[in-house]
Amino acid sequence: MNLKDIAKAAGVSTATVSRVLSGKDNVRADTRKRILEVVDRMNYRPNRAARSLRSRRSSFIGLIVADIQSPFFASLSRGVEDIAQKNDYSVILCNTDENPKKERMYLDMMQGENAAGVVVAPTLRLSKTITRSVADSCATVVIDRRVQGVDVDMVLIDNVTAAHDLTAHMLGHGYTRLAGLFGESSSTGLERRAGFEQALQDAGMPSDEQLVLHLPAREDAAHEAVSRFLELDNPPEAVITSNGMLAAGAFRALRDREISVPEEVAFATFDETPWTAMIRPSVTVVRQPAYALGQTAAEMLFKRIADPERPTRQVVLSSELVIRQSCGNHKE
Amino acid sequence: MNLKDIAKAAGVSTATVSRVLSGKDNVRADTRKRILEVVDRMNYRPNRAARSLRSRRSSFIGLIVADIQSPFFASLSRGVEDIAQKNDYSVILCNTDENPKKERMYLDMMQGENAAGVVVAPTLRLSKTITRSVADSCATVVIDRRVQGVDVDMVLIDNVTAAHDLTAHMLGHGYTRLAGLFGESSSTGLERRAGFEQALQDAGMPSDEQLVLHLPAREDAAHEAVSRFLELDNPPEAVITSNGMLAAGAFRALRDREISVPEEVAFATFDETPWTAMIRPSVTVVRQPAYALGQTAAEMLFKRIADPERPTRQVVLSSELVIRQSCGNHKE
DNA sequence: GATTAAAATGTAATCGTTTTCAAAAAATGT
DNA sequence: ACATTTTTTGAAAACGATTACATTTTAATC
Repeated sequence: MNLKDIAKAAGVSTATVSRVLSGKDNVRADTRKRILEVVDRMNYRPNRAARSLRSRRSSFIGLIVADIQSPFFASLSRGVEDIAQKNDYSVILCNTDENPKKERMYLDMMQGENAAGVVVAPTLRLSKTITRSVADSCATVVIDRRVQGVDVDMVLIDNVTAAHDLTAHMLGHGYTRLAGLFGESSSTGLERRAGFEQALQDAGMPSDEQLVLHLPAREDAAHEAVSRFLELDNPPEAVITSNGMLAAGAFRALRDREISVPEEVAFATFDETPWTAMIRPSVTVVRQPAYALGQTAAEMLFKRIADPERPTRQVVLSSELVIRQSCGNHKE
Repeated sequence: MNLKDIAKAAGVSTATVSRVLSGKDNVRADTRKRILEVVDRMNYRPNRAARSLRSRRSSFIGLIVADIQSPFFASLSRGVEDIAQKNDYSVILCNTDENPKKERMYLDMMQGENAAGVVVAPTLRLSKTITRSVADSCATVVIDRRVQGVDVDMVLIDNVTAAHDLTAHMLGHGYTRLAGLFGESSSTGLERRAGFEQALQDAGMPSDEQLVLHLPAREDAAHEAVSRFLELDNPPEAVITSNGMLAAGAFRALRDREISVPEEVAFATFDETPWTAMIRPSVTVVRQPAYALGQTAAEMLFKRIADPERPTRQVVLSSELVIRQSCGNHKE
């Protein structure tokens, strides 16, 4: 069943039916009603492929993230999906596993398959060239992670400040020897590190190169790193991690050695995950507005789709420092 | 740039280029090579909309789950996505929030937009009629949850047995008064309840109606229910929950009242989540093969797409009882 | 009521592929 | 070398919507 059938049944031309169905132009109220009745009665659904072929715009957007299994990206993706659904778009989910090749492949695919737009949390290695090329051929919003030197819509949190505040809070508790574990494949890792260093510097505290590491976002990497820290002659008094994966590994390492937190080693991390509030001691975190990040990105994307010429903008959402037990403040 | 351009550049007809690009028919090796060179040189990518319009098959599949934020569905979806990617398909992610209306809307959409297939974890309310109609018009695999009386591919775990074994394990520790919290909107909740009851019956144990509830899969629902249990004159000696959401609420309720687990009340649940192994006491769980479930479903889907006539089958994957501290066994 | 402007509708071309059918070329058999 | 089969290619018709343009209908104005 197609447009023609509907047109025939309603006694009008395909053009009119099309106009009604895509909510365009002016159609007389009674013909519109008549057509809608027929459409409803025959339970007709337009063929998206045909529609997208002729109109040169599709009704899906791509969402490219490292791994949907990370709670952060899961919430973010819900934000994107909910807004997309409101706008009658579908979202295609792509997991890159931080692998630039996969990322590039997916980006190519979105371009090739005429996605209406892409929301992407890029790896560090994503070059401006490819970003430019993608952004030129389909609406693009960069989310969570920054991409340098390209004029493109972005929605981010202020990682430097958040890391600075978290670190300063730690220092406020009197810890002086801080270890920091940061992601290696994202701009967020870099920025959080910068905030960390900045806070130490502000406090006139030296940073020990040995205790500051950039790691792949995997539990085992953090577990191993913290285990090694604990074997040092002068182990750190506090550990900060830059994302939920590293946090899990780090926390396990502390527990495996039966280190009491925060008494022997204090702990805090970026990312609220299901266990940070559940565990004892509860873990101080920088809670990121993951869902809102996704919503905002999707909203911006649809604005850009509607008007490709609008000036690009960068939106920075604020994150929240949630102080719990693991950094020494027992108020909860 | 389109097929015609490529054809012209290669000095052949569009038909031949099409044949090469869709890997069909016989094309002489040297013309194929020549065409591929041109395609590569001009960096051409076929238009999927046109392709899908003409050939009446698309290159995406739908994945319909309750909520991607649940770790179970997140893993499952990774399984689906990884297999889809291997087969050059994209996956469209749909969250129903257990809302039958949304579910139906998405199912309709997949049908209407000519998805090549759908993997769906249906709500209880999903009728056979709609399932039948969807399965007739696009390849369908039902996952995790059963849908009654319809001849369709399914991949499941044996919920009855798993719940039976978990419950029996509890009983083996000497607890006699067991509470059970089950999901209300899925067949899994029903089946797990059945296994629970069965185990009690096998042990000649009465089941207290008051302690067996079907709840929406939300933390607060379980929190409230367990809080009420604890106010009873004869509170349960053990609590079992049917999914990760309920588990979180139940566990919090126990902790809020400073109930010691497992001494005062033992605890166990379906679903391995990030905190079950992290927390102390660690939580005994039925670990479901979520990723494998997704993989298997996707593989079955592609087989069905390839051959719509093949007999339907039901695959049951086994789950694993992971015994930890929360049910009284301190071996870990 | 005639004239004109505006709104509603229709006709037919078009989007970029795949696919059918027929023709040409190559391979095979005698 | 010719007839026959098989393989490779091309021309042109789909697929099902949108849309530019032409036409008809309605409304507005005098």
